[in-house]
Parts: sequence; C-alpha cells; structure tokens
Amino acid sequence: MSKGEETRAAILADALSQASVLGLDGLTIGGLATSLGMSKSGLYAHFGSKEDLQIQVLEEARARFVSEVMTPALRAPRGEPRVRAILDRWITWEKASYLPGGCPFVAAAAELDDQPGPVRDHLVSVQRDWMDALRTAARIAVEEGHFAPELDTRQWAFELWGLALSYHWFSRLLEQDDAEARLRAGFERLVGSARV
Amino acid sequence: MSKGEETRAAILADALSQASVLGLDGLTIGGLATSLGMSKSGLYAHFGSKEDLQIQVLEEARARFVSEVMTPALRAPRGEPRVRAILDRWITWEKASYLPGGCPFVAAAAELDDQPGPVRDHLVSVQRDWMDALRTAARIAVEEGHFAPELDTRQWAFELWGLALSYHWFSRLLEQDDAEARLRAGFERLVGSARV
DNA sequence: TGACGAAACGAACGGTCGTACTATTGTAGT
DNA sequence: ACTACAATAGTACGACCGTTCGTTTCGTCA
Repeated sequence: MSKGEETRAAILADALSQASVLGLDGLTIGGLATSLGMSKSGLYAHFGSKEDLQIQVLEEARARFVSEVMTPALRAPRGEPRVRAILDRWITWEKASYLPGGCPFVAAAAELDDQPGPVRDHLVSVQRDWMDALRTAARIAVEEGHFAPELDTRQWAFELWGLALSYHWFSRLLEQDDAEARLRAGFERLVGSARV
Repeated sequence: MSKGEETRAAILADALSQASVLGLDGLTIGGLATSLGMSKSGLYAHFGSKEDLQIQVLEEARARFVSEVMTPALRAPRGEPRVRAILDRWITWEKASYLPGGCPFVAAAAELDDQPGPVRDHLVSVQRDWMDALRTAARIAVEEGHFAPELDTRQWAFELWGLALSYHWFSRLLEQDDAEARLRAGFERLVGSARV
C-alpha cells in the first residue's frame, strides 16, 4: 500500500467514525484535518469535492459492513441459523468501537431521506441491497423449511428492520440498557410467527 | 394575538416545516429570514440564540403533536380502539402537509442522539413522554381486557415504534408505496399477539 | 547523483454562518 | 395627537465553511 493509499485509508477511517456521530453533513474538511494532524489542503487533495468524500465514506462503510456482517453471516448454515447470525453480526456492527455513534447508515438515512443528490442515491442503493439481503435470508429459511412457505418475506424484512431501528433509537437516544434485550425478544417473536 | 406573537408563530411554523426536511441543524437564520421575507436581525430578535430557536421549534412540534395526535386519540374509547386511533393519527401526522419531511422527531433523533446539549435533552424528554403514552395506551387495553394481562407493555411499545420507524424509512428513503400497508400489517400482527 | 512525480503544505479566496450593535418604523394607550 | 415601547431593518463583526493555488518536501528510479 503506497503512502497515498495509506493516508487515504486513515482519512476514511476517521471520517467514518466522525460520520457515525455527526452525520455525513456534519463532516468538515477542517475538522478532519485537525483530527488527523494534517492540513486541510493535504487532506482535500485525496478527494475532488466534499460530496465525493461523503460518497467515499459511504463506500467505506459499505465495504466494512460486507466484511463484518454479511460475509461472516454467510458462513452460517442456510436458513434460520443464518438469519440469527445476521442479527448477531448486526448488533456487533452497531456497537463497533470504530462506530461511536452506531450504524452510520441509520444516521445518514434520516439526514438524507429528503435531500436529493448523488450522496442520497448512493445511500439508497446500499440500503436496497441490505433490505434484499434480509429478504433473501428469510426466503432461504423458507426453502429450508424453517419458515412457513406462505411467509411474506418483504413484510418480514420490514419488521425486522423496524426492530433494529427501534433498538438504535432506544439505546442511543433514550439510553436504555435493555434495548438489546428488547431487540432480541422482538426477534424471537418475529421468528416464532414466521415458523407457523 | 399581537403583531410580534403573530410573526413569531409564522417563524416557528416555517422553521418546523424546514426542520422536518433539513433537520434542526440544517435550519439557518438567514434561510428562514429569506423564506419569510424579512431581515435576519428582525427574525433573530424573537430568539436569544439559534439553540433557543431549535428548542422552540421542538416545543412547537410537541404542541402540535399533542393537539393533532394525542388529544384526538384520547377521545376514542379506552383500550384497543384508542390504540388504533393513535396509530391512525400518527400516520396522518407523519403525512401532514406542514411536515414535508415527515415526523420531525424522527429526523431530530437521528441527528441529536450522540450530540449532548440542551436541545438533545429537550428532545429526549419529549420522546420519553411519547413512549410512556404508547405504553399507557397498551396498559389501558390490558385493563379493559382487550390485551392479555401478561403483556409486556414496554416491549409492545418498543415494537410498535419500530414499525413506525421502519415505515418512515421505507416511505421516505426507499420511496416504497406499500410502506403504510406494511406498517398496518405489522400493527395487526402486534395487536393479534397482544390479545392472546 | 540527479530528475521526476506523488503527497502534503500554507496562504488566501469568496461565501455563509450566528451574533451584536444601532437606527428606524409601526402600533397602542392616553 | 403625542408618547412609549415593541417590532423590524440595517449594518458590521469574527469565525468557519469548501475550495483553489503555488510551493515545498520526499521517496523512487534512472
């Protein structure tokens, strides 16, 4: 890895952490430069614009999400075990030390949902893939006979994601310690009703 | 209502609309002044600081939420009918014309969840009340015999709010038209499992 | 050793932010 | 009609924003 690539990776790592707390819009070139101990222009040279930086941060988040959540979960057996692995991995992801503000997609989504542009477009595409992945996991569980054949897998993904969002909300905003237990309890209810 | 109060109300109305799209942090004194056709300083004189303006906007949102969602729902019969009324009213609220970006609390929550200060404190207090209200509605349904006595009302509120958040996400970010139907389907499943 | 390209720097740009002042207008109450 | 005060306008400020530019440092290879 060349010097430039190293610096670039360091910038993106720091930017991702900051974005999970401040949001993509809360990122500033100057703030990042200070936090990394380099000049604004030196940092800026790695990105053509701030918008480009924001997209790169989303891309960095997506890459990490794949390697930390999706790929490991795919090693679990098809069906319900894999569904459980996804949930476990997602909770680990949300609590990762390099994401002090929790899942950056949750923060970015609320920020960008009504603000059109390339950054939003990129986020939407990432999130569509994520919803598809959840749905596919449920469909495989149907194929394996773990979930009922008549299960509405779209609805199932909608509700699972709702539990995850509620977890984020309760733990981050209301600071309730039982949020994870609530998420897991809801998950069990969701899995239970998918089985019959 | 004096002239000043009128102007103040007009400012807050506009600020609330903007905040539902841009977030509380996206509000700018200059932007509001332009949108209202008045000077920055004339507008600014109504508020001691931007932080004060943000809190006033939250207060305006809370007042409207009470009068548009809570109070009307309280007129419905105790128990399950009232629970249904809350959901219906909340959906109306989320789609209100003066909230072009949807529920401002959802936007503000993601924005402020990791940024301490008086604005966040105010939001947290409002949201705690809201969760209490949801929980109380469920508890009354238990008292009325509509929901099972052993129902965990905190868990119930956690899951209902998750459905609402997922609705916001699917409709605003992914722009899926069936989001409301998904929310209502999830609600029916939630009510159904609360009954037994 | 010398040349070259990548990487980072420092300074400066125009613009917008929140905020602080003073001046002017408008409106009630007498 | 005059006064007193609330409401708004005007202007200026310092700070920080994203961005541009010319220059300097430094590792790599001829």
